[in-house]
Amino acid sequence: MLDAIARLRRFNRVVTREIGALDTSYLGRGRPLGAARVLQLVKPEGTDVAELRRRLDLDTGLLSRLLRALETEGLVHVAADPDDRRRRIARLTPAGFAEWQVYDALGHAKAQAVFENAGIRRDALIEAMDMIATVMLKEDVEIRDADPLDPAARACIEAYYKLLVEAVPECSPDMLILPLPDAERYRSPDGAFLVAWSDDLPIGCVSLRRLGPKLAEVKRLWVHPHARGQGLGLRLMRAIEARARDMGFSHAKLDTNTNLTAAVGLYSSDGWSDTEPYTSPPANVWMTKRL
Amino acid sequence: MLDAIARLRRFNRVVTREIGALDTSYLGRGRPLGAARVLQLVKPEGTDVAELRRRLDLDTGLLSRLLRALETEGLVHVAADPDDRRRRIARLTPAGFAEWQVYDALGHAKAQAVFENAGIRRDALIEAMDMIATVMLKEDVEIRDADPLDPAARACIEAYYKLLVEAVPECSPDMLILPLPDAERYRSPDGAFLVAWSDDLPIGCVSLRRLGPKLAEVKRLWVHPHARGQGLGLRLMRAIEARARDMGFSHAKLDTNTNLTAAVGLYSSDGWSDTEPYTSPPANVWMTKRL
DNA sequence: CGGTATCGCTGACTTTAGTCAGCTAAAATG
DNA sequence: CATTTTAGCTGACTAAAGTCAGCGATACCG
Repeated sequence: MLDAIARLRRFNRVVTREIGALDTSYLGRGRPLGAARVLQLVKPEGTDVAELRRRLDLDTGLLSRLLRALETEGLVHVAADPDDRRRRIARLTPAGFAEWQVYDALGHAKAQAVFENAGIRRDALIEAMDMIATVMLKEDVEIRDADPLDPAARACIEAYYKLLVEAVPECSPDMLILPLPDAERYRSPDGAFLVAWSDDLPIGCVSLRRLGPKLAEVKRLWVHPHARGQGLGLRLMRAIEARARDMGFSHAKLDTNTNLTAAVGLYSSDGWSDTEPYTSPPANVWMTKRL
Repeated sequence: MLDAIARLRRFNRVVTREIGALDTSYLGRGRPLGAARVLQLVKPEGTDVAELRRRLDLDTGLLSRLLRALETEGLVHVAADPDDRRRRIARLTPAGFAEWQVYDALGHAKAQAVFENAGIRRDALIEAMDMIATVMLKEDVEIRDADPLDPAARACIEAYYKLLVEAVPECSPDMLILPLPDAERYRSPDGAFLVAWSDDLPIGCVSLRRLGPKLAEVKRLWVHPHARGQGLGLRLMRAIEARARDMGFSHAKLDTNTNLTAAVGLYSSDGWSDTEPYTSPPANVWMTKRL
């Protein structure tokens, strides 16, 4: 009916209004929106001012003033970063933390109301929101190290195996049980585990482990469905290869399966070439690359 | 990984920022955002001031001033509604229409940029946006009369037949051809066609036609997948039954199919009872109700 | 017809947001 | 060590948004 552009605009209109309502609901605490937003973004363990500025996209003067206002309210305390005394870190006071919790509860209630509106389509709604946020944050994806037993890493691995079981008929659903006895192999100094973050949501991973003195193996490349087709797989591969190089490896191997066409395509277009089998089914493609 | 609430907040954060950027892009036309938003919402054929206020959620004083500013710029002309001279209607002047088109083009370009970010997932993105907007607008769904040949009505009917073909094995895809020779039967005084609107998007329909002097038939109840499970089907049925009553019908009939479980459930829980067959397959359930 | 409600306008005002130049202190650079 | 860069603060300002009481015109209702 409506064309794509009209539908996007409808979305914008509605969400602006809805979020406006959410924003103004933060009023009623006797504090302007700007200050409330800052307060909410200060983490209990402290957040540096530059990050607040970046995330809220505020002028230095404006943020400074907002912080001063919160400080005179006794809600935050701003002090120099001991590592670099030009930088300053904002921390919540106990009173600030209490107020932060109030905002948190308000936001929680608002969110709950949205979900109630969604009724039985709640999960679909959340998926849709994830997708939109992921697309809009496309430029801001960050790849960071993670411990292989970290919850985010576990979530990625779980999603990876789920995908594998779905896409590769030879994989049995038993693989979905995840005690991960080999986590140690993906930790420094013999391995690495990288997670791609879109804001606070993990949307991809890749890992590395030692096969020999100079030989590494890349494993578990996974990209969240919402983030596919946007080059994230390549970015992850580049990152893990660079890491392997830095760790002193000269070559890397990987195994995969022909059913994972996107992955196979990615590898072969990025300098990986076929090599002799070194693992057993369900793997049926083996590749190697000089780093 | 993240819980539902955290994911909704991520969505809010991202969309606020993104939409903020979209808003400020409307600057650079030498006009504050408020005025620009008003200008964009004035339809070429005229929009009454109350509706502008409602849609932008503005104070009467504020909107009045914005309109006056636009008026002194020569972009709009506000005049009394001839039907109720307390109300006022804002209309675009030719210059205003030109400016409106500029904003339209700006928004168009912005939207295009968002779609480009989505890459191959463009359609999924639009669907997701529709869904979110529909859920958020749940309370504001309006049911209005439509002509059965109106594009919105056609789109609903088309979606309805598509659903039918998917859900009912006995339906052949031939049904998707839609010359609708019987449009006349769904027009006053012998019938009616109602469409449910979520903002500008049609998300449901139901229609009525005459079977006898006192007997009507309800046909083509359809609810957009994004709006299901939220009572819209019931609202549509209530509306069409009320309409039938107003038109002087005393009873109504309908036919449906057991595969459409939600529909059958809705009817039987809302006072419809089984009756003898009066149409042929693929219908296999027939119901009636005293109005 | 008179009383009352509704609609939108105006004036006077406050609050919030945003901008910018100039400043200080600390770190980085060479 | 002098110079440059970076981080953030402050003061002075403007623009925009929002609030509220009161007004005039019109419609509605008995």
